[in-house]
Amino acid sequence: MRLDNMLLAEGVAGPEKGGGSAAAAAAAAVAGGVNADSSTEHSDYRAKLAQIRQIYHTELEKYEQACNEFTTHVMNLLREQSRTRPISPKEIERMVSIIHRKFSSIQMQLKQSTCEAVMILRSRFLDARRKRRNFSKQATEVLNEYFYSHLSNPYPSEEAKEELAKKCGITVSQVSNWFGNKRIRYKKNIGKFQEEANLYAARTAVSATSGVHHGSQANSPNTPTSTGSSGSFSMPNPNDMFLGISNMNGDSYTGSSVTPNIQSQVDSLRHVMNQAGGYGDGMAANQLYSPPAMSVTWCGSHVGKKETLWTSVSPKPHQEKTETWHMASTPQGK
DNA sequence: TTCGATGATTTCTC
DNA sequence: GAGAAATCATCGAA
Repeated sequence: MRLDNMLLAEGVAGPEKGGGSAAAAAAAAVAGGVNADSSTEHSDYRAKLAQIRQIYHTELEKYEQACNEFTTHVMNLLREQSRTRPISPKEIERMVSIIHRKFSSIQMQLKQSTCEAVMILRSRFLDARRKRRNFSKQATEVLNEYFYSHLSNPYPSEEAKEELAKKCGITVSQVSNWFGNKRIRYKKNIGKFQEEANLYAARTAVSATSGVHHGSQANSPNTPTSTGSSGSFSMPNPNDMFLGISNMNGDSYTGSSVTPNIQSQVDSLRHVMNQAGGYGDGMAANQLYSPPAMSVTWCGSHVGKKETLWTSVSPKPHQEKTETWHMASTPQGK
């Protein structure tokens, strides 16, 4: 019964022969995709499903025919036997029911293998992992730009995710996936990402020092704690930039007063300066910018160590970014 | 064909 | 429910 229901739901069994369009529509709904090539894939899926359906019906007909033929044959035999010995109608009925039972069990096997075939087909065509497509270069640029400009807290808010999704032409969950993967992979192999980080850091630093609202700002949605409508790299006040740079010396920085915008700039500039070989004679590269409130150790110093970046203090990191999110050099917790 | 990169899923923790 | 970590499965360059 369950097999019947399943085959019916998949569009294999039922009155609509050679169709399976309902199943394909369901498949489309399951996939939830908006890809341009999804229709091609679904037509492929439909074709395969129709093939399975056709085979199923052909086999079913064959079994029914064989069942009828065999029943007739047995009945004839019994009739012949009735000449030599008395055969009650009950006995004939019993024989027929035995034959039908046998054939129905064969049919059951057919249904089962058809279900399996449909399942395999579904997983082959509908498993998102199998349909993976790399994001466009531009989308990756946008995401990377956001990531590296928010390196101290790469946790975009829902709004930021939506904005990024819109810009990249992907879904919010894809943005979440991307950031999840990026955080893990960055943390695992900072050295490998160094060059990429430098690239984006330099780019954002240049756009920040130019002091105008363009370029990366346009591509960087606000951080959750950003104030105002400006982007991550906007500088409403040129003094902000000065604040950011002067704080690099570690003189007058107060963690609580830094805004996310400045934080982004600091991230970028710190990176560039680090790359340039340090910021003072007595300072190691990784000590470039380590105000107490930030407890930052820069990427290079993490290479090869089991340390946790973006140590979580609060369950909702982006909500209290300036207070609770550090690139801390605490031992790996998990 | 191989292999690193990468998007998606699963499992677990908080 | 969000995120970390592990893993899977595919892509794409060499």
